[in-house]
Amino acid sequence: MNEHGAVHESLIRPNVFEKYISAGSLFKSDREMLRPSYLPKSLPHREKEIDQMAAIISTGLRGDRPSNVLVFGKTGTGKTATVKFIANEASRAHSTGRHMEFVYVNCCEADTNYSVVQFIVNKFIDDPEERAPYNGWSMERVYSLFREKVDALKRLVVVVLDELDRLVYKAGDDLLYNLSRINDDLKHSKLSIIGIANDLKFTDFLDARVKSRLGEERIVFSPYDAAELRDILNARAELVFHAESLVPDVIPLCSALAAQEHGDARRALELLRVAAESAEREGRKTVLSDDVYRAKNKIELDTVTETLRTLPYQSKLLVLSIVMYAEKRKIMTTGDIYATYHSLCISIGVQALTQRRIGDLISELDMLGLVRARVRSFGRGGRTKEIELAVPAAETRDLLVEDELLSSYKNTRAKLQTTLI
DNA sequence: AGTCCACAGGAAGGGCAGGCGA
DNA sequence: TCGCCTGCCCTTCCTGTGGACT
Repeated sequence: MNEHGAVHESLIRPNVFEKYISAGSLFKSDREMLRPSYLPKSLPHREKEIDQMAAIISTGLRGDRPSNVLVFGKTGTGKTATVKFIANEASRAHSTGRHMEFVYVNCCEADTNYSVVQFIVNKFIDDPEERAPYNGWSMERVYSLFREKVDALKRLVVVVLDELDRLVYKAGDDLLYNLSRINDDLKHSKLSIIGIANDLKFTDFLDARVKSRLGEERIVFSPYDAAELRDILNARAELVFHAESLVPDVIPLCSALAAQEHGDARRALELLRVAAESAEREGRKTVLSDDVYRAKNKIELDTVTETLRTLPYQSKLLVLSIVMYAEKRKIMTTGDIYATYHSLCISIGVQALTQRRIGDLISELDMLGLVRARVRSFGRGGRTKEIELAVPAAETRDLLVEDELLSSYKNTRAKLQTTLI
């Protein structure tokens, strides 16, 4: 289209973004401040933990190696934010002339021993040609480069391993063993580890030597209560919203809903952000309590959608079987589900897995929160798992039927309805 | 106390894919 | 490129289990 054409069209048809731009915004500054990635200037109700960690890390500013630290706490209790806050503070504390290098690794993104070491070592290498590749090198070669580069820094290096429990469950404790004894090979640098974990019990999976070296200091973050969450939200809302943008109920409601889960500040901030974005889309300049309830439903549905989307094919079929059975009876057993699953597989021409394997998949669905399963004995009726769908049946079925892998199910559904028990 | 049911779940091993190193 | 190694997914086989029933 030529320039005149564009001008002409703009006169007769309003731009699709017009109503959103002209409505103004209930945000007074960047909404990114409501995301978990934003690090605030202060962390309310974490003064004690900050102080504990500062006391440990301050050893490094005096030129000694600080003890390794294990940080425990559930999601959204401020563990990562506190460690990053300490790292920032340490980089500002130049008075002693000592410098520390903090390297942060999320073990969900780098989830093998090799990828963690490769990620850390590449942080210290500017030349892309010199960097360790994603694969192809032996562990020994990448460790050797790691030792060389860390030693060349001639300073204290603090490696922060976030979601460490996941790495240990997936790849064992080899990485921790090697990192914890690396100081024996360093002449000019020192290395300390801060491990962040959700699960207190993951240290049971560690070798005794690793356990004692790594857990020299432990800090446990307790969940926030509703009043503490309210303070956190108030502090953040002051930065982000105009004074009149939130009705008085909104922050207490977000805090109460997040406190009901497990005192998750991340969830509280997400509720507030999604509620505000929903109000904004409707062209309102005030966020109401209803927006928070809608945000809660949306977040829950998004979580289920994402979990279902990433399931393997056979697990999707299994969830579909559970949904189908749940339409008839709310509580079911492994045997009930297996019969339904088996019929479904025959109908759509898929090789069915064995009942043994399906038992394991049901346990996995339980861990993902899609079903609730508990072992029960019915005397002569036998011992089995009693299973209940933990997500809305209709929405889950719709999400699964939209899946292209399960599209053939659409054609056979009517037939199945008549063949199932 | 012994029997029975319907599984749970551990152990061992097969098949396959992908990474590693010569 | 090719053989070896490792991890993952799955099956087969097996023993164990809790509680109603006899």
